[in-house]
Amino acid sequence: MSMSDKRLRIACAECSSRGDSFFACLDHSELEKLEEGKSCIRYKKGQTLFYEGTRPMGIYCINSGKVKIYKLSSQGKEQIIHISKPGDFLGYRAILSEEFYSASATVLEDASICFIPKEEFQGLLHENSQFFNAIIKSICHDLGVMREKVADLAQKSVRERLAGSLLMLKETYGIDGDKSTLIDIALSREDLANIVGTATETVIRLLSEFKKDGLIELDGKKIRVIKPRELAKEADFYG
Amino acid sequence: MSMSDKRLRIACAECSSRGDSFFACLDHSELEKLEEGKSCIRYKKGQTLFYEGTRPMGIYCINSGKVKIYKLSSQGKEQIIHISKPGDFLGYRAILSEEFYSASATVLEDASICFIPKEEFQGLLHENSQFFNAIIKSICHDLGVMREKVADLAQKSVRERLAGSLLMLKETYGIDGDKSTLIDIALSREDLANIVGTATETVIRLLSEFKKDGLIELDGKKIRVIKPRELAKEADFYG
DNA sequence: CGAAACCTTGATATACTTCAAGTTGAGTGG
DNA sequence: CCACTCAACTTGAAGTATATCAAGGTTTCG
Repeated sequence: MSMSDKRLRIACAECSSRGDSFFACLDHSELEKLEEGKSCIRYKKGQTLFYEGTRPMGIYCINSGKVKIYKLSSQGKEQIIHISKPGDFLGYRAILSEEFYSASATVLEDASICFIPKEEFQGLLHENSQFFNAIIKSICHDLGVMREKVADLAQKSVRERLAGSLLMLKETYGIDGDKSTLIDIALSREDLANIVGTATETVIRLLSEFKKDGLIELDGKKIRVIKPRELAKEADFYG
Repeated sequence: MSMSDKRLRIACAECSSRGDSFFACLDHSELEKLEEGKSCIRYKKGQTLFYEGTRPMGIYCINSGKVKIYKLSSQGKEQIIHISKPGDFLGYRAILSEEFYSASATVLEDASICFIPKEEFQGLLHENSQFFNAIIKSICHDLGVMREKVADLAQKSVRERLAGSLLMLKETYGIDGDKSTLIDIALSREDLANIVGTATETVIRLLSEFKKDGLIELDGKKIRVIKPRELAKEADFYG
């Protein structure tokens, strides 16, 4: 597939994900101006948007698909920090702190993603304080979320963390069905282990325990949550 | 000791910690205006500035002393997120994200700390963009630091994390001496365990191993780093 | 000086990792 | 469409880092 095949024309003004994004507060002229420097590309599963330690050149805005943000250890083991979905922005942290990327980003599910050059992004920050404030607020919120994650990793068992991660995934990617909620995201057991911070085998064993106890159902790779309340108990401390 | 005994008059303009702080970029009139709403109090070791889950009323600026920022698990176990020193600001994350405090803050070493009401802080943010940018940059940097911490907790052994924490403490609180660097901060073994994310006994055992291997010296509670390079090897992966 | 908090060491328990081997599933080309 | 292949998944067995429990020693401080 040639480069031109992957190129897309996605106008922010018509983007179905814009309402959920930082761009929700942009006016018509701001949206039009964005189109100039913007480029949109279709990515296949497994493709990497950027690597930890490299210089950020702009921000990425997810139109469709899902992207994992992760750090690699010196052993090559992956720790997934976050999973981004349509409407999410990537890469602004590094631009605002004037640092290199602190994590890598790889596509989990085929995606359409727009790239906005650094200069345009910074211009918008200056011109639209509502946009700026939304970004700031989100970063400060994320910092709180990361503190929570640090405490969980230090204090909770793998079992508790897996239960917690399943509930988190259910909140974000859940599709309610009859008597159960499907976690609709293409995660391998290894990915799930890299979210929880454990070994793949451990995830598999614990999932089958949760299944045995009737908390979840396993539908191939996909997971259905049957008893979220019970799962929440598992996620807490020896509750 | 009555309240009035603890009250202090510390002018930001004369504060020895200002040069290292976000207030370094404030001009004379901005500093004068700050004095109005400001209040400065002397805190003893063990006193708590604010609790996780409560509403932030303003920001704290450390003139002298040290403060631990931590989260408590449902079991009451503490995870120390950060240790703040003179010149550091506390509490602005929660104000910017319009959330409750995500962690608690307790004094580790007797401290003089100024409180600046939320409104004055927000006023400054609007008036002085250099100040605002410094805050934003710091928060974005911290987010990167927390990601690193998450990856370390998920991927490194306790031994590696302890070595890493000792080096981090050495960087921030180290006083170079002849052939060794003293980590000059009043940390109990339990505090150190709560930084590393492990049990107190494990810290003690690992410290005595590091001592046996000549990497550190134990001077009562105080720790001296003798071989930082070797310690850095321990901090990395099975290196 | 005495009590309390902190530190240290030892013994035991276990959650989790790692290694190994077998099974299933998805994608590809003949 | 089937067979081949590689990756992903699963289960088992064994090893280990670390937590937990217990008890004695030491420092700190009112």
